Amino acid sequence: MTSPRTTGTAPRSALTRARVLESAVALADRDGLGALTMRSLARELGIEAMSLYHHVANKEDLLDGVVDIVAAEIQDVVGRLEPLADDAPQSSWKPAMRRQILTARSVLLRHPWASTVLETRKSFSLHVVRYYDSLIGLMRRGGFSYDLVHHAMHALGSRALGFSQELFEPDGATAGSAAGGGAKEGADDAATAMLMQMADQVPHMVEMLAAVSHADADPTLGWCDDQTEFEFGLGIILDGLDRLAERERN
Amino acid sequence: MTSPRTTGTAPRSALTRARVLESAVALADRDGLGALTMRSLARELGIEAMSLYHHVANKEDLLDGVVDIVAAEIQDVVGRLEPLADDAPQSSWKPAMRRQILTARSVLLRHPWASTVLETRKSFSLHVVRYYDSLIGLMRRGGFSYDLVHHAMHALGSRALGFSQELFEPDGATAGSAAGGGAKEGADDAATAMLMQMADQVPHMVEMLAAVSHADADPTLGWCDDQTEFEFGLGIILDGLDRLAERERN
DNA sequence: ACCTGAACACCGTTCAAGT
DNA sequence: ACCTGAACACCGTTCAAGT
Repeated sequence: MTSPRTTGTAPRSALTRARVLESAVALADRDGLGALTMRSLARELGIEAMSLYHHVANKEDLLDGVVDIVAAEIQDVVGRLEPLADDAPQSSWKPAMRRQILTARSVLLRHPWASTVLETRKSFSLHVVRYYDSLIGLMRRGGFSYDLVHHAMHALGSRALGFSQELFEPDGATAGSAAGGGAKEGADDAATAMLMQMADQVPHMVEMLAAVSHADADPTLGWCDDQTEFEFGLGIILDGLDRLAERERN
Repeated sequence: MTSPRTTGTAPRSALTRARVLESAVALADRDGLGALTMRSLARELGIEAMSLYHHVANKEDLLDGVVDIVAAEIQDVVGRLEPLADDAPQSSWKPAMRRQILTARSVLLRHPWASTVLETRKSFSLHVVRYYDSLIGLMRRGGFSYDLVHHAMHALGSRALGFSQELFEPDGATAGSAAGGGAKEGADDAATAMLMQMADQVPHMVEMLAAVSHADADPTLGWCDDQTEFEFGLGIILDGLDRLAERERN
């Protein structure tokens, strides 16, 4: 729409929707999702809060746009992966899919707030759908029926995008709450202590905790390696789907 | 702490933490999570908003208490299931776990807002942990090492409690937003139409949509049976875990 | 000990007014 | 067309005051 008008010098850094959204991503990256308000975003851009409404309809629209940017980043990185060879065997759907999902995950790890926003969207981003489409394509290459593909997408759920909700927050993803600040440190220790205190009520849990936090001196809740656990869960689902696809073929 | 004081008639319906929390659950059930504010809850109880702070520390504490109530309900229902017989074979861990998780799910379906609140807790409910403990116990009965149990809990993630985040909201879980009201109806149709419009960009997606929404006349996005999909995904994970446990035994 | 009312520091957003 | 300032209707929460 920007017709070649006779502008002298371009109005230095005119506010655009793209600039607003990029700034919002940067702000969330830096200060966390809680810090992303219309007012703070405006301050970041050196304008008044109300000016934002000329580029986004409202905050929901802002968040829609912000996930779209992250999804575009995912698509970009995934697009750089070398595609499956034309003569690749059907079985290669699995490593290809694993690689693609872990690549998407690597992007989301750079935007820790994004998964929360993704979960709460009710409209969907074009880039997200295109990413899904590529996953579907991979499974088709693997010989999946569309019915199985459909089930598979549901079974993967958020894992398709590279995240899974943790049972207990590892603490630290949420930065920025400058207010209290004292409630966080030692939260893990407190949690462990709490579990120990009610050892009789959750005996298996306590035993598991002791068994898994191997010989290390500190039996904290920090023994979970997120990446390892994610890949474990993903592996189980991909293996299960592979078996079902094989059954379909015969 | 309520010592047997010489009270004439008990101060009719004194406000207690329990009554506050129960009222909060009822309010969220009726009007949705967005409607649960300190002010609206107070109005519901016929008191002033500030009076709530004598029974809960703040809103976070209120939400902690509210999930605890739901978790207690889960534990209650699960506790009524008949336990595994002493001589049950190791393999029976799987149907037992499936039954327990689906039972938990049935409770969460009665409190559609609860999963959102559960996800955002950073402290954990005693009742949730006790529920997890029983799952761990079942897997131990199945011969799992604690290491495998630990991986399993991560692999299940929120599925252990009976929910999984949907890729696209089925619309309708979020009641109460009395404001606009016009954005919802036809959202599915709009979504489908949007997908159709960009059919060239997401060809597999569109084909899947056409293939899965069988001969039925309306190719809407409403073809997903949440319960079926949940059980499918759960089945894949349980099967995968079973196989790994078997491998451990040999 | 429990409850209250006014007030504070935030939100997202509407609206009439500026250029 | 784009940006602004004041204002509105909400939040959660603090505080001093009531009984």
